[in-house]
Amino acid sequence: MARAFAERSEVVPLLAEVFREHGVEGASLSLISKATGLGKGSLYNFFPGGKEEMLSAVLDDIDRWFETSVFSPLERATPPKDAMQDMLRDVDAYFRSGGRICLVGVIGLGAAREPFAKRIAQYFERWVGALSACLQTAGLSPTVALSRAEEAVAGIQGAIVLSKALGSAEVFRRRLRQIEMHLLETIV
Amino acid sequence: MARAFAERSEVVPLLAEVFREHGVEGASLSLISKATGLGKGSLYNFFPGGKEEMLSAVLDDIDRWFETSVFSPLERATPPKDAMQDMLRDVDAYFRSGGRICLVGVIGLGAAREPFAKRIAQYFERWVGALSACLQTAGLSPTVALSRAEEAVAGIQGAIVLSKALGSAEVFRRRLRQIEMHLLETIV
DNA sequence: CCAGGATTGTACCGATCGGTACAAATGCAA
DNA sequence: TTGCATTTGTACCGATCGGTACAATCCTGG
Repeated sequence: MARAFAERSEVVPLLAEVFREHGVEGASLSLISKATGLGKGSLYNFFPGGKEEMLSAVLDDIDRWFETSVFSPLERATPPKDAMQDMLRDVDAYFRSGGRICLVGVIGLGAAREPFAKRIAQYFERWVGALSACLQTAGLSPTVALSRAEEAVAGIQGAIVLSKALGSAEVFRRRLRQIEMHLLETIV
Repeated sequence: MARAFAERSEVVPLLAEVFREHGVEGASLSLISKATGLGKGSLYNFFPGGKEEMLSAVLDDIDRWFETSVFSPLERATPPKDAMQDMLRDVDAYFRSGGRICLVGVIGLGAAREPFAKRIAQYFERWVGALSACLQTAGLSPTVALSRAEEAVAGIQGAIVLSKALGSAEVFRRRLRQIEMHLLETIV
């Protein structure tokens, strides 16, 4: 069996960046080809399903990262305060203080949502659920915990929109600090 | 002079809906033509600058609506509590409880941002500024007022993202109620 | 070293993109 | 009614879209 010059898995992050920078519709195959250094032949060899399969692979990759780096630690909640602070630190790094957009969020806003609607919903449900579980571990009631978790996740998404629109990383960090305060103010 | 069958101004809201539903890149001229009932000839007669001028006209329309219905009443602030509650009611109606996206926000997230970056920034600066002024009228310090205003506007944008992704208008309304509480809790 | 399958670049496909040209249709002033 | 500028539908433009075909190339098992 022949060996691939580039593993499929090491192409996916490059794809993700193209989708982020040019949008799902705007990421043409020629752009993708240029960004990855792979010809159409290779791309369709790795992803026979074309652009949709590429995007699907990117979403898989994102899911995996959030699962291990964000959701799972939140549920472990050891201790809740540290888990939530770690989450916000990782989120700040991941979204480059607002310089990087949330691909899942923008796909959810767009018209190309339908094939991925279920997974997009699950991503946010998972995030809200994990954070809510962490808050419950910290002693909050299920109702209050859910509300706080929703508030925080929506706040992060809004911080991305606002900081991107204003071109200000400072806005993003300021919002994240606020969210941290709100999350921590009633626990421990 | 000949009269137009449709005034340019009455086409703009239809354009806005096409851009919202299909995205800026996805709104092809054929879709626009179908949605407005106007042929290419008429469209380029109304908007000689093509798609970019259409989008610019849509942004003008949005600006005008927010200026008169949201920003200006907030600055009037009579009284602050009512002004903010009115804003949230109008915002809920305008965004159809999350069923409608914020075109300015999504353009700001996308790659087609550049020609409109300045106006997008101004839109959010104006919103945050007006709300901040209202909060100051209510007695908050400039620093706190600005922080609260940013929090609320980001919260609204995040509520759109989250509710759209989850397909839940209830999430949007719940978030809006929370934002209302936060805005009002320390005044009067 | 060689056979044979995996991988690759490239040419090409029909469709559609945004935009232009222009002649027919239209509506108003005189 | 007639003259004329405006408005409109339609045909067409080159470019690019996502995707396919396929021959050349590469790599590895034997």
